[in-house]
Amino acid sequence: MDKLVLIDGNSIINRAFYALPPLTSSNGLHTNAVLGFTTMLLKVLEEEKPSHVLVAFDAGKVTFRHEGYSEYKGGRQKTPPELSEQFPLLKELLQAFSISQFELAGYEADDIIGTMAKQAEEQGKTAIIVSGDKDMLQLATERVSVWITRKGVSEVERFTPAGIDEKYGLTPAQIVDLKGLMGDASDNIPGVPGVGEKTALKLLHEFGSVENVLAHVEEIKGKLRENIEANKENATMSKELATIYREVPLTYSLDDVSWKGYDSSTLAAAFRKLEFKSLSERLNLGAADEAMTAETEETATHYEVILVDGQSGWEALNGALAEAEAVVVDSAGDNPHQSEGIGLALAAGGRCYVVPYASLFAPEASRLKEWLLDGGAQKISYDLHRAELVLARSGIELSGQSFDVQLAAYLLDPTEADPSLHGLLQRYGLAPIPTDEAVYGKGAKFRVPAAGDLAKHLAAKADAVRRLREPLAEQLEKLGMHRLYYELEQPLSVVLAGMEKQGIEVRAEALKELGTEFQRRLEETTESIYASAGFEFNIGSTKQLGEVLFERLGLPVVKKTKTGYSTDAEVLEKLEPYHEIVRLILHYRTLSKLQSTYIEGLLKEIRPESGKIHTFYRQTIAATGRLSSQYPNLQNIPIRLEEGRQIRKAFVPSEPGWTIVAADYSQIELRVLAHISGDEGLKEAFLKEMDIHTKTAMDVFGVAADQVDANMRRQAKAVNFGIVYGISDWGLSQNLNITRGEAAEFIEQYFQAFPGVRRYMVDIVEKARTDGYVTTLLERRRYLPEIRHSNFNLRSFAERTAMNTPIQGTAADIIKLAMMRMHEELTGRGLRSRMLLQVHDELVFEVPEEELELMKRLVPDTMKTALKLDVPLLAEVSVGSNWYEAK
DNA sequence: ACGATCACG
DNA sequence: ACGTACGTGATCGTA
Repeated sequence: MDKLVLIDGNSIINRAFYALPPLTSSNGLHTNAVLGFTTMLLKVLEEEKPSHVLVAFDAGKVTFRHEGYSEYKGGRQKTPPELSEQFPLLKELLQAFSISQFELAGYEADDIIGTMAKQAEEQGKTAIIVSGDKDMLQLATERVSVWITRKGVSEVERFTPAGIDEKYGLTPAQIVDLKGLMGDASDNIPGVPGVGEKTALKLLHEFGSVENVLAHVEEIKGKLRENIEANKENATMSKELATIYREVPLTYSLDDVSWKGYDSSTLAAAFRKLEFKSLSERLNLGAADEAMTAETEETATHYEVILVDGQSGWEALNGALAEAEAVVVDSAGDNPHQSEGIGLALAAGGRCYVVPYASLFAPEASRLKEWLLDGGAQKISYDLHRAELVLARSGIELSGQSFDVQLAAYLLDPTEADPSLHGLLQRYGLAPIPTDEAVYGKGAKFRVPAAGDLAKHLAAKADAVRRLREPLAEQLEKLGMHRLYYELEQPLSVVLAGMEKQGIEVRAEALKELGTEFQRRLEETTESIYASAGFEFNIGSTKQLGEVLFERLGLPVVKKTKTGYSTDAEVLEKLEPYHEIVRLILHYRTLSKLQSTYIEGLLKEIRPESGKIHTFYRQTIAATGRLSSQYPNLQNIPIRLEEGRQIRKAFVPSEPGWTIVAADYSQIELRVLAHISGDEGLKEAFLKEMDIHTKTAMDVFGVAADQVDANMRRQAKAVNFGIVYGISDWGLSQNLNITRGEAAEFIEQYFQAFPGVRRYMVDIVEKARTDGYVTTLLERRRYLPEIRHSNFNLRSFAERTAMNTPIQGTAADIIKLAMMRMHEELTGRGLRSRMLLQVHDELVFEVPEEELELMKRLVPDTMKTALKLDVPLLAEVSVGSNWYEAK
């Protein structure tokens, strides 16, 4: 759906000029109005994500309005030079935003906007008009809303026809009548003397229009009547002046104002010129700015593509290995444990050498393989982790991983929408390369192109990595993330690849047996459901299920989704008392989830040759710094319910006589919270190793330890969860099935008991608002642009994220440190034990008999001491012949 | 391709 | 008044 944003340029820049304190750049230019304008512009762009944007300006001095009324706008002071000098700056900046700007001799901005809005309306599009002038309200319709600035430009009031009715009791068309009666001092529209907004509204509520007021003037009493009678013509003329002309002969159309976003480097340059540092940071343009500076000095990128397909090619490549600047490996498919290699490219000394994957197995490739294996030869790439796995499956080892532009870019902004090389180049203002999709196609259309085209693309990618390395490395340095990258994330990626290559043995037989049982009960339950309903239907279809429950069986509708009835577990639990079928459906859901995701799903992932499952940990996905796991996800294997937990019995050691050792952090997030908030009560609770939920219950309910019953502890536990998630009374009330007021009461009690936590929550949100980002203990960073958003929902979400991310992210930092330490311990001590899995607060190992006693101490000790906090960390270890038993 | 649902921390 | 708990991935049905 197309959405236009139409901005009244003169109005907004004027507002901004008078609202903001004077501000000059180092060369003496005034910039406050441009800054205010830009703030407003970004607000509307971020909030509305328009497809079309236009800024309209008044043109010159004389408009058609002056023809009839020479005093029009006569009362206005001359534009001060401090403002006029900002118009060219603004226009230049709008160009940098790639936003269209129009003006037309003889017309004002609002006429252009009125005309455009009308066109938009006729074409079924929606529009938002932004102005400081309430006259604009006359343009509001169902499709056209109007934003009017309040308090300068920092806030806006959004008007729809309904909103105008609510506030003024008028239709949009009556706005001109309002102006006709009350006038507008700033435009020197006289109106009727003595009639302000209140009187004008009263008159219009009674008579409806200027004309009708004049026609019924004898019904009005006293001084007011005299004033109106004496100013009949003024009123009529004022109404005309206030009427926006909507038939401006525009020579451009809506298509001419379409907007596809701005180019980061262009905008970065414009901001730099204006010295808008905070805006640049807010949009995270710092890197683009730097990169661009570097790029212009370095001039354009030139390299020669060499497709290695013969003796001379290999010789050239071998000779260039010593000066390699980047190497990339492409493969087909998302799962690196299955995808086929496509080719390898090496950027070195102004050349890019491209080796089709099959050629890696030619005898001539031996020197290249030695180089790949050489830990002393630094590898700079994009997604080294994936490359290592792909190569490993072909028997080619990779060492010397030194810099990964994907991983670096993730640390610089973990929420970046497009982490592809193409996207990174764009973000850092470097010369673009084609997307993988453009070269390979996607989905069923995936094709490896002919050698020449493939070489070109791989070469471009290697060169792109070469160009990205320095700006990214510099930015890591600048943001204080040097150690996080080089000492933790980069080496961790190699450890992860090792764990994935190792894999974990999963007994297919055990899964199949369990699956047979699930299948039997699934069929049984299906029959019962059909019998209970009286007919058959697809239970897995939420659409059909909704119809059955809420239409045919007449159960009450608890909640709706945007596509129909909600039938999730929360809803079904509420419906259980009404009909026996509900319980059966819940049971069916549980079983079918287990069967399809965990029995059939996992069976498909067991490699027949080894009997193992090799997951793929993704290090650049989660915004908080956590890992994620794919193909399959081994971080969500059932545990909470006994029937699902059985699945874990299939996860076994891969060597006879070995044992599974699992260790998990106890309450790591609340311990992190105790540390970063510094709350004395919380710290003391952990120093004394109290049961934290019981302790919370004691403080929230104001009772002694022995008076805390199971229900109080359960509620306190939910409060603790809420605190970690970024508390809201609504969220807590949902979780505990209590009223919002009761939840608010719990939260208040909690904060009184743990005032340091309240201080943390307030401070971190404030800090996020000031800085635009939050950080973890290890300086991992997450930007929260929406924390300044005017939309309540988006802003609230950002605030909760500001509270949660330092907690969850620091916990992620800690277990990553522990993993590095464990890896060092295992290799350093020459142990045979292997680290296999990470599940956010848990590490799973397989351990030979003779190392069992050592590992039972070493793993929890290493985890506990991974990072020193003001409270102790606790890790609990357990042992078993499979993952189920190690609990 | 996307929403709904549900598995985990 | 606003209406969501934080972070993920896999599967299924439907558009």
